Amino acid sequence: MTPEELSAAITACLQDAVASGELNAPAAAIPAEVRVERPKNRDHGDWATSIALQLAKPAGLPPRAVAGILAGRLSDIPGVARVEIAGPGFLNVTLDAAAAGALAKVIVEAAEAYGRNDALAGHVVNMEFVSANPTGPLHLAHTRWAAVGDSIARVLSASGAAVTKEYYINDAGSQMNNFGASVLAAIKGLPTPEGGYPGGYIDDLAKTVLTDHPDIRELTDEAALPVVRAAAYQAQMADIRETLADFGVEFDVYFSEQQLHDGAIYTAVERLREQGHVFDEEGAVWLRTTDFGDDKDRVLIRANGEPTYFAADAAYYLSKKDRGFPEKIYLLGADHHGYINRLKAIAAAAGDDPDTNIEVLIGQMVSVNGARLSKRAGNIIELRDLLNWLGADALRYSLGRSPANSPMALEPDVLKKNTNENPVFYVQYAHARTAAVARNAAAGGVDRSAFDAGVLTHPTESNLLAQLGAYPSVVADAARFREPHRVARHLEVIAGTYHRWYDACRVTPLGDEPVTDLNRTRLWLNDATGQVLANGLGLLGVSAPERM
RNA sequence: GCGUGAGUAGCUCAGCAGGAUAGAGCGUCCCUCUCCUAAAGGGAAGGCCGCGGGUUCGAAUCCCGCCUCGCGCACCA
Repeated sequence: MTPEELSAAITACLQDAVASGELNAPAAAIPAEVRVERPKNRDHGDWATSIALQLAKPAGLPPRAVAGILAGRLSDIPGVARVEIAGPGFLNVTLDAAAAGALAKVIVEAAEAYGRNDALAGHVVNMEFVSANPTGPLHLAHTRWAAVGDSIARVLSASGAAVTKEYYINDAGSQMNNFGASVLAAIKGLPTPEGGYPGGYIDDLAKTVLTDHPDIRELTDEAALPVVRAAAYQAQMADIRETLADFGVEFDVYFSEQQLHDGAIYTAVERLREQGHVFDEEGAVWLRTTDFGDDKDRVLIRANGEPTYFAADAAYYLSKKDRGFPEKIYLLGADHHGYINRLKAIAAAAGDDPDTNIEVLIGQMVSVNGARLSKRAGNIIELRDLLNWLGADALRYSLGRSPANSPMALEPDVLKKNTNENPVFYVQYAHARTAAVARNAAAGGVDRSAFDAGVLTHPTESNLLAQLGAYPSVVADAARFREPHRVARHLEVIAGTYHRWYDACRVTPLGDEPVTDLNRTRLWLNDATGQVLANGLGLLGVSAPERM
């Protein structure tokens, strides 16, 4: 029995108690779903609910009396061995071993599908993240957004949403000219121009461009700049895409800002004007974002006729809307949190609901060994170097296991360790161990030809089954709250629970002992655990090794 | 000043749609392998959950105020 099934059964008991008139409470007080929790203390049963405490006041009864009304019905649920009323009115449910253990077979048979759910079925989402400027390589901050954004997309998909992963390329504006001019200067052996981009990668791009355009030096600067700019841009984007691919991140759409400048921006401004939120002042065209909670109104078209970056944002938002995405998620860095209100204002001005059609997630910065990284400090670390140094698994896992909106410290030395101290190792090791146990079982003549859930009676087996059973709801919560770190943390719990089970319960019998159905049934549990660990690691974009 | 994120064990951090005795890893101190991965596991010690109010059967969690730290407040991109 899964926690969801138990929850549904308890909900039915509650509805029955209300329908029978035994429990009188206003309909509004009756939850659509009664949540069950795994108690920390084993004396409190396998699953517990505080529903009686919540209903006591609306029902006008002492909590323990409400619990008493429900307890009898709960006892009749098939698979429930015992129901106890504890403390102020908790209902503690103990399952019989066969009902709890059946889950192992369910998981093995569901395989990759275990954990997938339909909590977000029908949601069509545009998930934008990374969107790093194409004027240089990806660095550590982008790395976090890449890891978190991709995992958010994966848990959303696992929960039934239709997700499109999108990268917005800021390839318009003066920065691209500065970028092109920097590469051109490098080609000519000149110093970095004023406002240009320094760095060794510029020299590398110069070499690449020179290889493809050997005659470039013979052109005038005016003629060469557009060629160099375009070629360097292509090379840089290729590098970004390749690096992301090596990081396990693939985008469905790379959206170029430049394409908005052919008219879409002006069309967007006119559409917003028709909605009544645009005005002209001091020669510029403004969006009245203050109507929607922004601090000040924002300029769309400057007095000199040039559109602002914000105007492109507006056109881009409308593009997402026109392309059929009711839900638009933006994952931005902490230095962009001031953009939340104006992005929401765009949504509202476009006639959308800023509470449901747009969602702006803010990710905090990453420090390395306690040091903050910044361009000014000159200690930027590139994603490519991080990959070479630590590997994609350690990077993705460590960046994915913390909530994106809390600052985190990366400790490279720890990530190279093969001990409990390194969480990615801990979880991957547990998976590898399930594989090793399965290999030994095969060699020892243990197979899955029998399954008798009733024999899984050891406390560590009950714990392991409970944690495996909680996995689908963890995935659903991770999707609902856009917090994939919940999956990582739960995998760590499963890994620990598995290691304890492994120490207490053998799958393959010792020496000359015969193979029994207990051994065979435990193999199902072992394989179920490996499956859940692999599924969870997959959501985080981390591999599940068979051996370590 | 305004906005925004953070403050939980010695360290790095979970927990925050309110629940029973506050969690993990590391570090410290004990303990467990002739047999599936000891790359693991068990136990001990270690907490005014930043401070002060409030809400209620119950607050680390929700509300208000304050303190400290990070980040941001362009007709830049």
